[in-house]
Amino acid sequence: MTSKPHPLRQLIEQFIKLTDAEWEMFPPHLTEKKIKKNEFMLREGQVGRELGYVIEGEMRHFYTRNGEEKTTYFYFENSLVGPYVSCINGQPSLISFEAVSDTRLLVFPYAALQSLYSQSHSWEKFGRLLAEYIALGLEDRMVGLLTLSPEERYVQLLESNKKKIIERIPQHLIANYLGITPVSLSRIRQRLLKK
Amino acid sequence: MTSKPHPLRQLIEQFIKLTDAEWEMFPPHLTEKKIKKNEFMLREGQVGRELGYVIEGEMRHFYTRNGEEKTTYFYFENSLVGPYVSCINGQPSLISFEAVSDTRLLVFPYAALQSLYSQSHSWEKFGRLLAEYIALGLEDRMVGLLTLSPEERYVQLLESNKKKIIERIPQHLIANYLGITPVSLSRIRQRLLKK
DNA sequence: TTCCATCTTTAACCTAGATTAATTTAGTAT
DNA sequence: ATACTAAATTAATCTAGGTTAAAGATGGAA
Repeated sequence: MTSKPHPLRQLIEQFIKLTDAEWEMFPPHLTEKKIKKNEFMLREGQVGRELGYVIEGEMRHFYTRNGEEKTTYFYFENSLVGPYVSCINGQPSLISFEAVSDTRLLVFPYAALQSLYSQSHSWEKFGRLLAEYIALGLEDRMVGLLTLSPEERYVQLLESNKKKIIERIPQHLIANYLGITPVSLSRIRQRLLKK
Repeated sequence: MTSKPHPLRQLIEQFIKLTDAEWEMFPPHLTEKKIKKNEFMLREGQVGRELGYVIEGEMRHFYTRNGEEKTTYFYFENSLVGPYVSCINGQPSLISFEAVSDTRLLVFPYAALQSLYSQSHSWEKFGRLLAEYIALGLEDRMVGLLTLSPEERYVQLLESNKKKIIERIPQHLIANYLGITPVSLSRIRQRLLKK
């Protein structure tokens, strides 16, 4: 009777199968960390050194532009979160990572991941597939911004498999995510009700 | 006296150094292909099988949304072009790839690249770095769409290192790229002149 | 319960960009 | 040159979303 695999391992194995030996390279680098509501994993301007796996909670990341926050992503349990871009390019992050509610993470240094990449072709392949996955997601998001009106983006969000966002994120942050103001989103909802 | 390295090898080696043996795995898969102005490398709905390297010319890619084209990228000499997303996920491409003017390419099957990935850790690493590079570019573009007004996006384009787009791409396609109509771009230019 | 802060809605007004259509300019082919 | 097509500008009108401000709703904390 084998014990249940680590949930993070399960997540990684959605990309690539690992031998036990390969997996075992990873856990020594993991540390549990709690972030309270409205606290930050990383603030804009800091260089990203570590990434995290969400055990439970909600997080978001946002840009600041002349004082205004622009949320571009939400994270829920069982997903990877963190200043991926800053880790890759070594530049100060343009993005802040904040807990929307109390959140528990497993964090690991990006350097540890890089070391796995170089030690093992399998891990390197995981790195490629992860980057490709992220690119597909970004592409999708970009196309939405370019080809849909705010109202259409909201409708698409309602109809998508991203129900968690609708259910668990406050409306003004959803508005932010859609690239509009809370006032505007409220009006859009009003308009849609009348149909 | 060594001969000058292949320009495509130079491009790849901006990501990762290859031994001669590793590089030599690649050229057998390369074929030169000419695409005339307004002809397609791939049309929406087809599954992507091959990628290309632009020797000379200009290309663009665009989405179609209720009959309207939305250009999201331009390609010039010495860059990689093609239905990367479709190659990765095996789904019919949502994107069409068209030559803006007569273009010469070196094309190669995506399967050949995948085979290199699995044969060599170095090539796999190249795959990761390429995907990461693409993700960084998409992130950048997405942030621009989310945080800047059309006018600000145009100004940013003027001031960016993407001069080639301004110099070599017709204005109505630039408008498309900025997510606005040609009429609107013309007005924006007018407005900017008066400052 | 009451109080306070946050979130959401509503209303009035403003503006950048969309739309439609007409005009001018530039490019290309014959 | 001429004629034809595509590209760019200009003008008039319309509208979705922004802005500002005020009023309701919601939810905790004491």
